Amino acid sequence: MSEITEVENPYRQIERATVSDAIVDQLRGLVAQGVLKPGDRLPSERELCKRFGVGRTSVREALKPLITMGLLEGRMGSGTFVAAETGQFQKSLQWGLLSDLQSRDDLVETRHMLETNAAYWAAERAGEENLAVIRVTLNGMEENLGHPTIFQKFDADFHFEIARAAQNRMLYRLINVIRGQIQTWIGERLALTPDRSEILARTSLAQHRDIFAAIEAKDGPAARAAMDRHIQTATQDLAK
Amino acid sequence: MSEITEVENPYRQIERATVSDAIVDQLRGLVAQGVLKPGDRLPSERELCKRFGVGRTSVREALKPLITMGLLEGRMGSGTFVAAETGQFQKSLQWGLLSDLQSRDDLVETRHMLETNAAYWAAERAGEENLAVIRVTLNGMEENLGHPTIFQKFDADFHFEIARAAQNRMLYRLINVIRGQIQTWIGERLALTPDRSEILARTSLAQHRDIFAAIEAKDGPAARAAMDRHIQTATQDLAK
DNA sequence: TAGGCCAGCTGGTCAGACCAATTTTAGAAA
DNA sequence: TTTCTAAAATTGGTCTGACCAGCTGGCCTA
Repeated sequence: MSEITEVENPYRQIERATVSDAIVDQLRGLVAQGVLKPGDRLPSERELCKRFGVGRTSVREALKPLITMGLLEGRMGSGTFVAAETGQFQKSLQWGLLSDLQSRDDLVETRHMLETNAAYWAAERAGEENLAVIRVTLNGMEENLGHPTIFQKFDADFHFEIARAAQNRMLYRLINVIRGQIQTWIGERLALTPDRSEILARTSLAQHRDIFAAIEAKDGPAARAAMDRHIQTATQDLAK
Repeated sequence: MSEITEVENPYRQIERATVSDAIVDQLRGLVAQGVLKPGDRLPSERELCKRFGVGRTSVREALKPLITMGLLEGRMGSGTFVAAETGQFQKSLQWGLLSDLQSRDDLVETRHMLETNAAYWAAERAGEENLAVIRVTLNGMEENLGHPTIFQKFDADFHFEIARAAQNRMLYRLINVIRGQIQTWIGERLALTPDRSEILARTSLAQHRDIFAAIEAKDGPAARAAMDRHIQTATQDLAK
């Protein structure tokens, strides 16, 4: 039966049949290579038609998916632009992970996994510059214990910076998208119980300090444990 | 400064400015609700034009992103179909996670995180039917120690079934897409060192048995540890 | 009955026109 | 000269109608 191993499919995938897909690949490549940078304006559709030597339909059908995916951004009357880097993956990940989300538990659980691991790796790899930025977010939280909206902003930044310090782009993107979703819930929650917010903020700040201390000490397991406690607390507050 | 908290944006997001986006939402909803099931054929583009009361351009610009995203599948001359469920998220996740992947380490590391957690949760939640399916994949591996391609198939299924048993759809999808990528590397690897494959397979099988034993015993930490060892071994084999 | 051929579907592409938002420009007013 | 405004040019969004290229199914021959 070892013939089966020989059946290494000799049939190569049919190459790009459609014009628009070819354009998609080309544009995607230009953005990936950095020829087109975030904020850059693409040539107008009519111009692209001439350059690619195709009809406007094909150009537009290539741009459309890239826009939907969040890689580009179309502004009527003004042009098509390369989206900011953070937004480039956000949308496609939202599509894949959140579009038909049925269970909040899945999301909370996944978040727990992502953030505890991020804390662990951040402790292992954070450089001085990472620590400095995280410190800033801690100060920001401390100075805004009474201002839920601002506090929450620094809170979010704290977690983002830890994710960045973990030096894993994939992990960073995943945390980005999932936290974006959770953020909206937090917003609703805060609006409901504004009186308790300062108490929650104090607890939260203390836990953030624990996490940071562990990261600063380059103690991965401790950082993971501290983040674990924090997420559990936060989840419970959110659920109540 | 507490006014800032009052600045709860009173501006609602502008409703769908573009026609095609509205159609995208509608079609996405129909698929999500199950009105359109995988494999179903959509009405022809001309027909959709009449039903939505819009031009064909708009219909096509709505279908295009959904096709690129993997939710639909266009077959020239035959029609547009709803894609198989597993493929629906695969593509959009690939876009978001793998499209500009620069470092294999990121992927290997993320995989490690996902699979160890999947093993843990599988141990906590796997039902009898989950265990039965996993058992089948173990037998499949045992019977095909000398047939790398088939062995690898059962190997992959083993991990997929554990991911399924973890009962977290988000985790399942992530493992799906990342493993899909890694699978290609494994394929290249096997082609290079066919002689050692049976030795590797025996080691692999033993480790899989450990993992399964822990899951069967509903011992989460043990399952995580066993998966940890397995992934580390597999990663090293792959790296050499 | 078996095989092949053709008409009529389908999606893919093109061209040209018009709309609506935006930017640019040119002219009028200060 | 400067400033403000209104028209013109530019850009993405939509519509129409036409044609091409695959696919399907049924009819028709051998």
